[in-house]
Amino acid sequence: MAQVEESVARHVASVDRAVAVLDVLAQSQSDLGTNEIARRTQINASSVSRLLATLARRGLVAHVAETGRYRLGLRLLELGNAALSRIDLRDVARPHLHELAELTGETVTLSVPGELEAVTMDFVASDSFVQSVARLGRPSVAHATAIGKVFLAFGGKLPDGPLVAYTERTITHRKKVAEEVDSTARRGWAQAVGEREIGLNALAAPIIDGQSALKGILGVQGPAGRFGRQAMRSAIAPLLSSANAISRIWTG
Amino acid sequence: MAQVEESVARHVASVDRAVAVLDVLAQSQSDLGTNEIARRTQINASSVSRLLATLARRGLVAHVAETGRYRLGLRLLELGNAALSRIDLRDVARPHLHELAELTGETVTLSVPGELEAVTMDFVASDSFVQSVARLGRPSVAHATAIGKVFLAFGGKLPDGPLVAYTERTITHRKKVAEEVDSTARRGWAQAVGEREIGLNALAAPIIDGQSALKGILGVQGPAGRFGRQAMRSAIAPLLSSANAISRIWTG
DNA sequence: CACGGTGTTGCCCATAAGGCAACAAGCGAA
DNA sequence: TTCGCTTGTTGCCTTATGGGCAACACCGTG
Repeated sequence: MAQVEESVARHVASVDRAVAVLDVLAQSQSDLGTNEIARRTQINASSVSRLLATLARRGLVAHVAETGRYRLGLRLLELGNAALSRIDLRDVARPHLHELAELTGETVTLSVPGELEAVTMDFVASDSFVQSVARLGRPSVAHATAIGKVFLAFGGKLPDGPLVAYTERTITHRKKVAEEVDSTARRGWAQAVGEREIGLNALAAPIIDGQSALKGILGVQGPAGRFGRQAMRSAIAPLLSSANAISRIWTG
Repeated sequence: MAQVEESVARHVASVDRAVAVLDVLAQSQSDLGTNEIARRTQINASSVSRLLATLARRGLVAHVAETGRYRLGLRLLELGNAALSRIDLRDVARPHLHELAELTGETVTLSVPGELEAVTMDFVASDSFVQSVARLGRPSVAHATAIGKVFLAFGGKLPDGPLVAYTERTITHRKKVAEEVDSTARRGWAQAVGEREIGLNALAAPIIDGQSALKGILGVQGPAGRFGRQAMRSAIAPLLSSANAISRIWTG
C-alpha cells in the first residue's frame, strides 16, 4: 500500500464524493439519475446534482438530455488512454515475473514484440547455480524459441531465406514452423525443447490487450536436466495465470 | 452545449481543482512533482499535495515512490473502459453523418462489422428527391459494396460458393475481389460503381480504434447521375475526415 | 556544510459546500 | 384533466471544510 495513502494526510472530502459518484456510474450497466446516484452514494441529492454539474462541465460525466440521466464521459477515456501510455510494462509485470520465477525455480523473461522479432526487456534470473542466462535487448529467433513462436502466432513474420538449424531439434521447414505456430495459437502458449540451444527448454505465453493485440510475451526457460517434460507441464498453468494477470492492465 | 453546463448551477471548486490536476498530468509526457503541478495549475502546493493524496487513495493518480512524483493512475483506465463500453457509436457518429450528408448532398450510412458481413445501423438520408435509400439492419454484400470491401479489408471473409453478379459490373472473380480489397486497404477507402445495383455508386471508409481494429464503416452513396466520378472524388476527403473524427473516440 | 528546492503538515480563518426546503417539471394512474 | 409521486434543481443558511501561510524535514548539488 502506498505510503502516501497510509499517512495522516488530510483528504479533500468533496473530491472523495465526486469519485464515489464516478464509481457508482462505472458499476452501473445503465445511465443513472441524480436521485439514484444519491441513494447509492448516501450523498444528498442536491450535493450530487452539484457534483454532477461540475464533473459534466469537465467532461468526466455526460448528461443525457433525452432521459435526464448521467453516464461516464468521454474525457475519462482520454485520461485512461493517457494513463495507459505512461505505463511501463516492466513495472507492472515485475511482481509477476518474481512470483513466476519463485514458483518455477527457473529464469523468467518479459519480451515485447518488435518489428521483426520479440526483444527481451526484463527478466528475473533463477536462483539456481545452473541457470539459463537471459540478456536484455536480445532478440528472439522466431522459429527456434518459445517467445518467437508466440510472436509468430500473433502476426509476426519469419525472415526471408533458409531458417537456421541451431540444433538437431530446430524446426527449419516453414510448413512445420507454421504448424507449430498454429498449435501455439490454438492452445495459447508455446514451447521450445532444445531447439535454440541443446539442453535449453522454454515456455512462453502472450500478454494481450482487450482486442487480442500482442503487448508482451512472458517466458520461462531452464536447462533440460531440471526443466524437463514434467517441470514444463507444471509450469504451464502458472505461466498462463501470470500472463493473464499482466494482461488485465488493458482489460480491466 | 449541454443545458446543465449553461445554467447558473453552483459548481464544486475542489472538484474543479482536482480535475485540473488530472488534466495537467494528462498533458505531461512525464511524471510530475507536487510543486510542478502547483505551478502549472496555479494552485498552492499544499492544496495540490492534499488533492493528490485524495486522488491517489482513489487510484486516479499514482505516487511513484522512487521519484516522489505523480502520474495518472490505473483506475482511470478502468473508468475510461467503463465509459467506452456505454458509448453508442450511433450517438457519437450522428453529428458527423449529418455533416457529411450536408457536404456531399448524398445519403450517408454507418455500419458495424458483424460476423459474416457489415450491417447498417444508422443513416442520414439525402435531401434530394432522388436518393439512394438505406435501411437499418440491412447487411452489406461484401464483394459488391463499398462498405463490404472495407469489411473484407479488415479481415472479413467472403462466403463460400460462387459470388453473385448483381449487375454487369459486379466483381465476381475472387482474385479480382482480392485485388479490390488490397486497393481498399492501401488507400484507406473503398468504392463501388454500379456493382450492387445499376446506377448506384458508393464510397466507404473504416472507423478504427487505436489498434487499427475495425469499429465501424462510414459510407456515402448516391445515384450515378448525381454521384458520378467527379462528385465521388470530391467526397473522398470529407469522408476520410469524418471517419477519422469518429475514430478519435478510441484514439483520443 | 550551506543553500535552494521539494513535499508535507499544523494551524487559522474565510468561504465554499452540504443539506434543508421550496419549487418546477414530468409521468402515470384514476 | 387532475392528482399524487418522484425527480432534479436551486435559494439560502450554517458550519465544517479546504485554501494557503509558515514551518519543518529531506534531498541534491556545489
